[in-house]
Formats: sequence, structure tokens, C-alpha cells
Amino acid sequence: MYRHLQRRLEQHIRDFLRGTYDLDLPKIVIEQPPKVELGEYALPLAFELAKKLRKAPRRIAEEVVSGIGQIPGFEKLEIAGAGYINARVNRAELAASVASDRKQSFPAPAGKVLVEHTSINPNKAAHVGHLRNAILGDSFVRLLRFAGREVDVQNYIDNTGVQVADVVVGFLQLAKKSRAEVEQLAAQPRFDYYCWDLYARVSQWYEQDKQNLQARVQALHAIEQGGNETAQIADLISIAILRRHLETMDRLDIEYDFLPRESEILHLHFWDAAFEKLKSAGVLTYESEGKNQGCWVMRRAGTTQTAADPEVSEEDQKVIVRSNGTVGYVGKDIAYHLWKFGLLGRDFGYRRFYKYPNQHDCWISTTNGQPEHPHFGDVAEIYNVIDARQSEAQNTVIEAVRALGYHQQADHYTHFSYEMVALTPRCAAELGYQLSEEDQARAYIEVSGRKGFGVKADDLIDTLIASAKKEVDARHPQLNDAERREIATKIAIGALRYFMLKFTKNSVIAFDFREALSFEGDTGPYAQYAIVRATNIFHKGGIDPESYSPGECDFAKYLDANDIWELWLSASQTSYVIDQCIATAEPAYLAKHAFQLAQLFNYFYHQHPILSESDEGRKRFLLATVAVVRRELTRVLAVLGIEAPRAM
RNA sequence: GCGCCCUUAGCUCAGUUGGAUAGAGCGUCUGGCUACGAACCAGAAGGUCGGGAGUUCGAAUCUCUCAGGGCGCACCA
Repeated sequence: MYRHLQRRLEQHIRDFLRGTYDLDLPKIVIEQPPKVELGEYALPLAFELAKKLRKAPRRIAEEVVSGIGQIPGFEKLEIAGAGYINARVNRAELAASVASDRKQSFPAPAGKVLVEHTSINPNKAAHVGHLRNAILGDSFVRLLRFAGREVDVQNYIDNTGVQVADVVVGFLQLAKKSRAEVEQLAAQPRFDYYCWDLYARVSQWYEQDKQNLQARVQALHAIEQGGNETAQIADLISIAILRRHLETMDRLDIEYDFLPRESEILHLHFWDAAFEKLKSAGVLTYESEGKNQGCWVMRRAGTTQTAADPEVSEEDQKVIVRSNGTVGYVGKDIAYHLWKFGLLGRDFGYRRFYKYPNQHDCWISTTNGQPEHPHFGDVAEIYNVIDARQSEAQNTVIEAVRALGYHQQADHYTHFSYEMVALTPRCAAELGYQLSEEDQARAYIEVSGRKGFGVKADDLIDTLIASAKKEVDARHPQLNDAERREIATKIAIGALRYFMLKFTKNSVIAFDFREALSFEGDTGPYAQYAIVRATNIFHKGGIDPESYSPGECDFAKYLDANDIWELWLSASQTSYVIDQCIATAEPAYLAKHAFQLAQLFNYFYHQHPILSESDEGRKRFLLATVAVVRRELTRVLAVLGIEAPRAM
């Protein structure tokens, strides 16, 4: 509703400027005044126009205010300070509209959106860094769906790469396991933890003697070729670990629609199709001499062509096809992304792989698939949730798409980049890792799967649940254990998801148990608690919060109070904030909004006793306020993937 | 060496399109539960927005420069 009024205001301003000054500004800045007393929208417009119109800002503001006339939904425009134009909405009208939850429909852009996230190498347990990726990605999916977009969620599985090969080497060379034994181990509940340790052991083994790296090369070869025992073991491992990852993410309500695997990109020859296009478009060039002799290369993203040297210098070359004829990761990624946009002319085979408790099917790629399957790919926009370290590789893929002439697709290819999660030295010490003096002095230390250094996702979730459970046990002894566990789980998920979302994407998270385990202040449970409080008011009053309607309610009479009005205003902004989140690819703004709404509500809750209110009209109004905040906060948290428990 | 990112209160972070007195949480100190449950609320202390220059009516935000930190720059993925 807030968003709707803002657009209306903007339109009236535009019409006025065009009619009076014959001006068409590229954008009209509309913001919120520092205090609600000043109004709901602020326009610094007069400052910008002062020079253009050769008039004092205040004078311009006066002309706008007196000339613009009545705007539906608005009370009036006012001049403030040196020339701000503040707009006051009709509070009662806006409140009535929010209370009845009237939706202003905005048509969503056409076309499907593809969000790729998680994409963990299927060779070890997921850790905190992967959680940030998955939670950011899943929340963005929810944001898009809230805005009415159709979204495909994909999780790319690199099942034929070095990392899987390393664990295969671990099983064969270090653990001396047979295929049957690996199969048995893979059926164990925490097979991913076993592999976590084994992977670290293999990495050490390589360091002990560089000769050992031969084993990796051989395993990698065998896996890529397929049809042998090594490849079968690799497949066994990657499938089992993948299932574990899906289970871990399912604990956080994160689901996927399709799991494209590198093995199919290889076996279905996606690269061959892409290679032909890239060659004929001249995107790739063959190097007949120099250090990249015998390779097909393209210009690395971020490097620029100079007039003096139109050829791509060796420094700026990215090898796409190696001199032995095999294609590297970036090449496969180009092919994969042409498929995403429906430009490759080939498709995966599909089969069902995983069924979520809600009956939703997750599909996986295969060479010979089922005839009936959903249509994946062929989308209008893509978002790749991949950490910032890979931005150069991502940009190279985008540039390849662009160089093939697909400008529109390249413009709708977003590297949803985020910074890593690292551990504080204290956290590392708590986990029992020995740190060098140099590392101890750092603000944070990068997690490393190779070193087995990191906090495993399931461990973190378990710790959070246990910690929440202790609190719930103490606060709600009357509930049975299953009920308390259910509540604790929701609190734990709320805390974790919020923690990963409250930081903006380009801030490195220095992970620390103390902060992540906090349930107070700027946390998920704080917002959940506000909902529980709101619900309790209704329950104590014997009213159903979902169906509550204030009936005749004189909003105008009660909304003069700025503190309560601020709460209504904030509650009306959900769609507006969500638009901002999508436009900037930044879910953190919604987390901030949830916190602010909860904070305003808690203040209100403290200031205004409701059930004991003797004035019936005022009581209805206060209950309507609670109902609206509860509804909006629940909605906002749902977009963040957080649910409020029944009690806290 | 080249490229990208970061530097805001004791700590951890917001500040999206340049705009009104730079905000939160935690921590510290003070106060508030006979309850719509205090996982809460109120108040206090705490800032040369890394340094410098520039653009602008206006800069934490844009440009340049210096300093410090992080991450990339494989015929790995």
C-alpha cells in the first residue's frame, strides 16, 4: 500500500513538473522524513531544481505545494526546512486499506527466473559457509515468489571433479575399502562427516609426498571416462553425500526443484554444442604458440582491449580448452548457462530423485531420463548465488554469453555475489584447532574443507536446537517434550536464518558461537517473540487472530498518536521493502525491516495495555493494530524462511 | 604487479536511489515484572564516518590520492 501511494505521488509530481516547468526528470527521489511527525514521504526535489529554474529552493517548494492540488490518499504537502516538500498521507484511509489487506496488484515481469544456489561439492559435510549460500539463495527465491515471479531452484552438482576424486582416493588408498564396504558406509547416517575427515586426511597425504597426487589424476580420469569401478564408487559417494546435503538443507526449509550434474554435462556433450557456437562466433581463438600453445582461449573478464594490441595478451587469456583437448570448468559453465537460457539446443534427461515431506519432487539430471518431466531451463533471468571469490570466472561466463550476441541474456545474468563466512580465532580455538601465531592475530580465518577446518552445518543446527531447548524447558515445563522440541527447533532455525541474513552480502561474517547462539536483541527469535506476544493477546482475549475484524473502527480518531501510527506505517511497507530487496539483490533489508517492525511492536505492547482497555472503540482499534502487525510480521518472516512457534 | 571488496561507537554491524540532528544490537552503568509471559521495555555514557584533496546548494555515500586489511589473477573447480 505504501508503495502504491509512493508511485501515485511520483506520478503527480511528474505531471506537475511537465505541465508547469516543461521538465522531465530521469528520477524523482522520494524518501522518508527523519520523523513521522513530518509526514510519510519527503522530496528533496526543490534543491535539485534550484539551479535549473534559477529560483530559491523554498520558492520552488511553495510553487509545487500550491500548484499540485489534491492527490487522492494524501492529506497535504508541506514545506519544511530549507525547501523539503513533505507529503502527509490520509492516515485513516491507509490504515483501513492495510487492515483489510487490500492488495494492490503490480504485474510481475514476464518469464521464468532461475536461481542457482548451494552447489556444494558432494564429497563432505556442509559447513557454515554453505549455509550462508543456501539461506541467501532460498530467501531470494522466496522474495521473487512473493513478488509473483515463477522461479526454478537449481543446485549444481559437481560430481566428477577433483574434490570427489580426492575422497575416492581416500577410500581406495588410505582407508583401503572395497566397493561393497563404501556402499555400506554410505548408508550410515552421517556418512558426510566420515568423508569430511577422510578428505582432510587425503589432502595431508598429498602434501606428505607429491607423488601421491598421481592417484588423484588417475581417479579423475577414471571418473570422467565412466563405466569402471572407480567411477561407480565416485557415483556412490556423490549420491550419498548429495542426499545428506538435501536433508541438512531440508532442516532449514530449503528445497530445490532440479539438480543438474556435471556428469550429464559431460556425457550429453553439452560442451560440443557450445564449442561450435563459440568457435564460429570467434569468441574462442586457437593459440599456436606461446605459453598457451595448443589451447582455445578467450579474453578474461575485466581486461580491456587496447588499440596498440588488438590481440589478447597471454596475461589476459583464459584457457577454455586445454592443449590435451579437454574442457575446463569455465567452458562447461558457459555451456550450462547457454542451456539455462534455452540457447544450447540440447537438454538434460530427468528423473525424480528426492521427495520432500510436503510431496514436492526434486529432480536430478541423467542421461536417459523419464519421458514425463517438468520443463526446466529456458528462462528469462538467472541469479547465481556464488561467493565473491568466483566473480572473475562468473564475469567471464557472462562475457562469453554477450560475445555470442545474446546481450539481453547477458544483462539478465546476475552473479548474486556474497562474501565468505570465516571463523574468529576464538571460535577456532573452541573447536580445538591449533593456530599459528600469525592466524591468532587475524580478525578471522577462512574455513577450509581441505584442512577439515570449519563448523559443520548439522553440528551448528544441533547446537542451536539444544541451546533453545534448554530455554524452552525452563520456560514451559507444562508442555511435553515433543512440543518443546518443536518450539526449540523453530527458534533455532529462526536464529540461524536471521543470523545469516542480517549481514549485507559483501560483509565477511566472522563466525562466533556466542553471537550465532544469541536469542536476544537483533535476532530472529526477537521477531518471533513479537508474533507470539501478539498471538497471546488474542488467545487470552478468546479471539481468533486470523479472522479478527474490528468492524466499525474510527481510525482517524486514534491515529493522531505518532507512536502507533509509526507501527501502522511500518506494517504497510512490506511490499515496498521486498521490491527494494529484489532490485538490489539484498535480502538483508528485509531482515532489518522485520526487526524494526518487531521493535516498534514491542514498544507499543509495553505502552498500551489492550485487553484491559475500557473504551470499547479504542480496544477494537488496538486489537486491529495487533492483528495487522502480527499478519505482516508473519508474512515477512515467511519470506525469510522463518516461522514463529506457538509459544516462547 | 593487475583487478575486485572492505575500513562508521569498546565489539559486531546498518546507513539501497548523494539530502533534515550519522543509527541499531551486544557490552558497560541506572531503572522497570501481582504477567496481553522480562527471549521484553526505558534511560545514560560512548563517533575527527581510516587520513588528505576535489565535485556539489548539500558527501559516510560520488571522484582522485595515501595508509591498513581481505579476496582473486592455473592447461583447479
